[in-house]
Amino acid sequence: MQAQEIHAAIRTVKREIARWPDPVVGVVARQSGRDPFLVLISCLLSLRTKDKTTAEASERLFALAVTPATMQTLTIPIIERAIYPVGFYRTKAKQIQQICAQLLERYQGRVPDKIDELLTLPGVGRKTANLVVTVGYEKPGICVDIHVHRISNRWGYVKTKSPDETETALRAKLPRKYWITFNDLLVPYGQHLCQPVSPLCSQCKIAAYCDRVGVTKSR
DNA sequence: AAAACGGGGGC
DNA sequence: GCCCCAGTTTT
Repeated sequence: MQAQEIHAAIRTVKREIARWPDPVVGVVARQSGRDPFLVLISCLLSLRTKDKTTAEASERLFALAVTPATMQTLTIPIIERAIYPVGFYRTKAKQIQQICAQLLERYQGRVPDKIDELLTLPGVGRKTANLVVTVGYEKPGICVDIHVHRISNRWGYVKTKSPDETETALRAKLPRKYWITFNDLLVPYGQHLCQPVSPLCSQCKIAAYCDRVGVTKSR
């Protein structure tokens, strides 16, 4: 994909994803008025976990508590039962308690809006931190998850080996006006059409610009 | 049986 | 850089 073709590609993806349901974090953000705390927790739950599983777990957990102060009072077994069976549910239950405690202790129960501060919280890496900044606070950031990494490379827009490298490359190349929403666009596209294995290239309206890097079989 | 799931942390 | 975390669904 040529640099100038990114505009048409993004426009097309934006139109196409309207056919599919929002990813969980987007739903949580919309329903809560972009509550950064709920964005943070639902993002944590989503790591290595299918969207549908994350949605059910978030619903159960948020029925019990929606603020750091109240969520901190939940016991580990209660949290584990609520979020099961998301990936690494035991680790995440502990991290949720620790996150709540640290938010109350260090930030008066508020979620930081700076990447560096978010990265000090347990279980929060670059993907989660950038998602909180972009979705929760609508501030400039590039959230690179496995979908953004895979599709950016498949298009040939960047040539990188890891999500962290992809973030660096996109910060240098992707026009700033797309930073905040790039992840929101590519995640549903990756979930429903541009999947890891046998993507639906015959239905893809940007196949003309796509280099199909790493695509061996498609449908 | 293996890959995939919107990674992160400890070493 | 390598390995671990963890259970469910899809191929």
